[in-house]
Amino acid sequence: MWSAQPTNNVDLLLMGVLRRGPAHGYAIITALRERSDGEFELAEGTIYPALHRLERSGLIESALESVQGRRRRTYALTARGRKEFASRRRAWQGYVASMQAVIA
Amino acid sequence: MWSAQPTNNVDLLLMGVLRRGPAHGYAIITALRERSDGEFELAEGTIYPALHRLERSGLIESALESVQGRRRRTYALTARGRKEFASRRRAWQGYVASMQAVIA
DNA sequence: GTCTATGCATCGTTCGGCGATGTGTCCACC
DNA sequence: GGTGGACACATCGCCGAACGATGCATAGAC
Repeated sequence: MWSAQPTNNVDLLLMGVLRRGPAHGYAIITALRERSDGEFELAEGTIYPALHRLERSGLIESALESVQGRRRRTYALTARGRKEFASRRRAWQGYVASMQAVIA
Repeated sequence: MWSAQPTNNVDLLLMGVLRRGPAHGYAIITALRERSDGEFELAEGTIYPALHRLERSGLIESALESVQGRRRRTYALTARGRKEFASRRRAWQGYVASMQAVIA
């Protein structure tokens, strides 16, 4: 049952990228842009806080590494995150279906 | 191009109902519930402000009437609203497609 | 006389998105 | 040696949406 919006599309997108393998923030932004054919252009002020949020809730975990002198924090889905992603994706599909039923 | 969310799903839903004919607030809530097979349960605190918003921006217009001693404000899509609905629905479909591309 | 459905409105909290801004590295080019 | 742009992360602060709570009013049922 929905009240207006499914819980957090941004989280779903981030998990959608990480499900294909670990990635760091900046790379996620790029991946999002590319996979969506240029449609998604998420601001840094959007995704970094979102990543922190997801990590706090245990759906992803991170490791700090250093590549060519540059710091980066690489994120990966946890087991719980993987399950949660599957569940939220199902929810999203349901949401889309309900949406279609109203606006189609 | 998206930044996280399409502009206002709630508006799209409301217009989606009104496109089938004028309706008043309470009836819209009911229609939403029924058309979505019980999935949408929008709070009054969500839809009344949203209707006011839509009216302020000229996408819908309202008339006060009295039915069996009860006041009700009936809303209808304006011509601009109809165009806007079509346009936002297209945008929504695009958004869904991009979403799928990332999470599918 | 109370409860439920119908009907509308608004206030206040909460939370997410995101623009702006700051910090730092590496590399190319002039 | 300076500048500019890609890479990389973090945080602050504003704005606006969602919505629970609340208040008000009528009609009809029990």
